[in-house]
Amino acid sequence: MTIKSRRRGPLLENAILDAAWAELAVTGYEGLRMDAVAARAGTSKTVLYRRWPSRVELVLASLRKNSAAPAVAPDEGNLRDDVVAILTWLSDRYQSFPEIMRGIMVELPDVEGNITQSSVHFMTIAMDRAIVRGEIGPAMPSPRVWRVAMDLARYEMFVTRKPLQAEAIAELVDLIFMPLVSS
Amino acid sequence: MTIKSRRRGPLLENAILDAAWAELAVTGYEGLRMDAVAARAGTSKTVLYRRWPSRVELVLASLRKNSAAPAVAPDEGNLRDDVVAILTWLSDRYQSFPEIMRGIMVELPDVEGNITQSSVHFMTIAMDRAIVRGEIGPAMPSPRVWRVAMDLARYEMFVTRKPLQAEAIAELVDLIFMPLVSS
DNA sequence: CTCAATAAGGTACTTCAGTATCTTAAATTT
DNA sequence: AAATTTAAGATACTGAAGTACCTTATTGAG
Repeated sequence: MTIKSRRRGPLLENAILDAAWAELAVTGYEGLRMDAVAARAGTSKTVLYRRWPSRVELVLASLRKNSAAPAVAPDEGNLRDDVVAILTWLSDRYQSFPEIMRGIMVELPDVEGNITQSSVHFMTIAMDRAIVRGEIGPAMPSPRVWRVAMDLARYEMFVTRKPLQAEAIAELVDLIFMPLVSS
Repeated sequence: MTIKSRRRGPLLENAILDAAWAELAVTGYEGLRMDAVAARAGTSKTVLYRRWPSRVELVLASLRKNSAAPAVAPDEGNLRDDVVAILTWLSDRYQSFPEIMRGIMVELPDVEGNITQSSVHFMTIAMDRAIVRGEIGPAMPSPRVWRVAMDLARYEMFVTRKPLQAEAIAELVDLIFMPLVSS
């Protein structure tokens, strides 16, 4: 009783991405097996590798499909709380898929282009707003300065393999980020 | 003409660590094959795994044997230059074995215990000296603050997969570290 | 010196990412 | 509607980490 129908194109692609997502929920990133994804999607590994060159790329595609970044930057009315909100979002996102994010950071050549985009975008918006409000001086500080909280947050999550606690976020913002941008 | 002699204990162990070091020089971390190390050491994989539970542990042991941290903390006479020296050392060390350090960061559960020790040690010495000199206030700042330059340096090397340029080090120190500890 | 305990060396195995190759269904072209 | 092109699906393979298990050289205790 072989079913002879063959899905193609986006239909098949979506089925695979959903299968990967379901597998991720069960096994996490480390435990994800390409064979298992193929089996769940009712296809074979060959088909996966025709679309994505590696496991991490497939996982990333699945993540993109299933967990989009929020459309708008947080707007709490002041820079400090905007940055807390950005880091909290970052950490929550990481909380949901800590292994996935770690795997992507590790295996993808271009972390900057694949992982940091949204938070960089949100940070620049928050900084612009703060400048307009007059909260900080009129000149945009060096990227190293305005990225500092994000980068430290990501480093800490990477090393500890855990999401950030609220106190950690508060310390990053109040002991490091705010003093630097306010000076 | 089989040689029947069997090395044991430290003699064998050193031979393996040296073989691993030689392989690393040829292949880098990613390319290092356990079989190749075993072959070069004139033994077999089983013996390696009896001593080290994984490739990364063997590599780390080899790194420890072959590339010790400097015995004394840099002492440039002022905090700024001490921190530049520490970061420069960190980056040079990374320059020699970028892949190795990355592999260790990725695969070892305890980065803090295995990678950051020396630089943490040097940083606390530099901070203590600065306090004694009166360069900064008498209270030791939060670890998050005095670790900031090191952590950012390591994050940047991890993401870019390259050692830090001198300007990057200067920026980390002059735009971030010094303003925070001097305030 | 003999014998038991330890650990070295060898071989074969398992697992999984990624590749190669072939067959055939489905879409496309004429 | 037949021919051609595209890509899905199946199966088998390669390469490497790590494991299992067995044989035997070396150590060292009596």
